[in-house]
Amino acid sequence: MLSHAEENYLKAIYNIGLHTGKSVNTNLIAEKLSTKPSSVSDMIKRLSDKKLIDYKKYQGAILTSYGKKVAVNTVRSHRLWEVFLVDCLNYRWDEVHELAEQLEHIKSDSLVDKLDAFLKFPTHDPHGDPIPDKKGNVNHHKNVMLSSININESCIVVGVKDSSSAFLKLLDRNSIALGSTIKVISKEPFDNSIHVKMKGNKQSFTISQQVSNNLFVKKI
Amino acid sequence: MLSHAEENYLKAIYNIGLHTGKSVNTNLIAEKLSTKPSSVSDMIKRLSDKKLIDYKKYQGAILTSYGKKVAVNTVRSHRLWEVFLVDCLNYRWDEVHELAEQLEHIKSDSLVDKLDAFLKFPTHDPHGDPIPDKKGNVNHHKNVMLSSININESCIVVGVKDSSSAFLKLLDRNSIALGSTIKVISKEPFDNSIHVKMKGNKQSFTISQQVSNNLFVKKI
DNA sequence: ATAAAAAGTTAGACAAGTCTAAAAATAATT
DNA sequence: AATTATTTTTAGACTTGTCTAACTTTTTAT
Ligand SMILES: [Mn+2]
Ligand SMILES: [Mn+2]
Ligand SMILES: [Mn+2]
Ligand SMILES: [Mn+2]
Repeated sequence: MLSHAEENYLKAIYNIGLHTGKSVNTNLIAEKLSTKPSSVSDMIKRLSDKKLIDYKKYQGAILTSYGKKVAVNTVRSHRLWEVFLVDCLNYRWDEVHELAEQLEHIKSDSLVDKLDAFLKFPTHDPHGDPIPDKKGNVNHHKNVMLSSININESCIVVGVKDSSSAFLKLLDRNSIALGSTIKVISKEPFDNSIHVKMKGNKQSFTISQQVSNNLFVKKI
Repeated sequence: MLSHAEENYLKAIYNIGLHTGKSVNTNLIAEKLSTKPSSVSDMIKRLSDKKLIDYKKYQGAILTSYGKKVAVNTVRSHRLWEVFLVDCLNYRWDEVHELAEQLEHIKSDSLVDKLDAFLKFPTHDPHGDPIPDKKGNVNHHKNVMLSSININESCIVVGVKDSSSAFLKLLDRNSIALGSTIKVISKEPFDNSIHVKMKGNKQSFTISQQVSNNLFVKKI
């Protein structure tokens, strides 16, 4: 039975290594978990002893298939709880992350699957992130960001890269939600900001590069 | 912010001291928490330092009003989660205790109240135990046990004293549930077992003293 | 009242997880 | 290739919570 801390480390390694595929830096893990590199070194040794990661000194960490399984299950649990919190308990999408961070660690053979069934097997969490199925299969994002959409093209918002409360509240203020249709009107070369218009809305407005780089979209 | 362990100790002290009102023994706490008396001594000192209990060496522990508040909140959380697990996730009443034991410790200002509202403000958990309200008020059991019911009298099952899986499964096998109406047919002086008949059931059967001492009932 | 039993506490050890400060290895520059 | 700079690891300390073994206090029985 793994501890909260161990699961958090595995999840961090999973999330960092997801798109690179390479071994994961000590410093990156420390940053992601708001801890110190020395703590990460300690933990990495323990995880390696438990065959959850492959690790050679100074060479970073890679999840074993066992470690990956644990990480994906934790992600599944996290995202299902987020759905529960938003859909059932009426939390907003910017409030659920910290709570799910705790709930994901509840230990049970059956809880997550029962929750999944209760929620009618949702495919995505409130931030548009895909929910792994019981077997651990995940349909990852296609990684098309709003910043890559050409002028005069339209797209639908399908996810957020950054799930921080600050970012989500900014989206709320601009009425940008999952499913929103956005048309790119123009681009500003100086700061890479873009001018956009929401479907069903006369007024257009400006979005910074930091924002457009954190919105997953699907071309129409 | 209190730890899981601290909350568990406070809950144990609360539950033990509930009906006696007196200060609570070290050994009793240790037994309740499946730990050693020396560990309890250690923890009791910490809880006393934090003004959660009043404690003098060798004299046992009593909750302060602050400690009681924490304990009642934890009990509230525990019982609401049990309702959720049974009503929403379709767990049986003998499966939920260990899970609620974990869920009760999730830290949030709003979670328990939101859960309460989602569940439509239930008054009792799946074992018939009263759920404290937001302010900490509890309607305790009247403490009438099946063993105290006279011959030829009938009563309704309103709660179980022992929530162990073994006991609850025994009740299931005998079709005894919350709300069941039981008539006492006869009593056996030798072992204090009683002969009972369920309403709507021709056949009568025998119940041991251990069982009748663990069923809260309401006289009809 | 004294001795024995029970209950409760302390001392010392351990594991998990974290930290700071110092040392070692690797990577980047000149 | 040698020197910095960066990254990573170790050493040692600390906290929480637990344990065993030994000791002290309180209670019970003689
Ligand atoms: Mn977490
Ligand atoms: Mn999410
Ligand atoms: Mn608990
Ligand atoms: Mn219960």
